[in-house]
Amino acid sequence: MTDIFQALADESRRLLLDRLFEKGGQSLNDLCEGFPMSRQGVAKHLGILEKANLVSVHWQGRSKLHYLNPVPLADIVHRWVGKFEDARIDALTDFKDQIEDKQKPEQEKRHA
Amino acid sequence: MTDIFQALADESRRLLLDRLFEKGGQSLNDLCEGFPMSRQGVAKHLGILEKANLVSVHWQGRSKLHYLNPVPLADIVHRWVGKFEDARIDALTDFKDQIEDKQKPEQEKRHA
DNA sequence: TTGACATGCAACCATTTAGTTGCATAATAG
DNA sequence: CTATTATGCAACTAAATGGTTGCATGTCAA
Repeated sequence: MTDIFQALADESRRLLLDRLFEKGGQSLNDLCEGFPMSRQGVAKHLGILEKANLVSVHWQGRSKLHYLNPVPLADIVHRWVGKFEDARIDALTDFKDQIEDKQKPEQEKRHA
Repeated sequence: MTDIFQALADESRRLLLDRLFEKGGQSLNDLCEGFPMSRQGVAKHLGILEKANLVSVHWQGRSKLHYLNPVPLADIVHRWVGKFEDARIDALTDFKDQIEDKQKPEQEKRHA
């Protein structure tokens, strides 16, 4: 379980999150497509994101499918604005439950 | 203007934000107190936080007073959960205006 | 003006980290 | 079983980063 802040510190990893945000369930090779980096480079980044719990995976045969997990992101803000405007931030963390339901499925419903 | 993600990647900087979250308007020397690092080390971190717009400053005589600016934090979440549950996140960004008013004053009102 | 206090700048060093290449392992297709 | 496809592990290199020390600049008090 690596640090979420450190996981987000790299632009390549943020771009990978962008890709998974656009479309969940992509394999390593999918994510390598058009990415200016070797396959192992991407795999390394995905591993870091995984350990930080920002990406969850789902094996399907010999393919490892990746999904964005936005939940821990809310906690970041919570650290420094929590006491500040708690009532409103609580609205933010509300959708934790909804998100957790969408973890493994095909996820395209996100921008249907 | 350095990267906000990179600014948050270091634990020392996060602790400095914690301190400024607890009490705004602290000088460099104030923040050095009890911090396991040289004064210049702290100054370097504060400089990075400043350039990332997470800390704003206010000169008073020969003292530079530091204040936490939590606004950019909301944008982090917005990047990956924005389209997702926009209505609710909007509630989060609502208090931008309120925060911007509190930039220079003594700020203890925060947890009055 | 002198001295003390508060911050700023720059060079330097040790460690971490992003990326590479090469090889190993596991599962599907024929 | 053999090929191919998809991922995993390890060693290595170049660059970025966190922290240090030393000195410079600017402000307040006497």
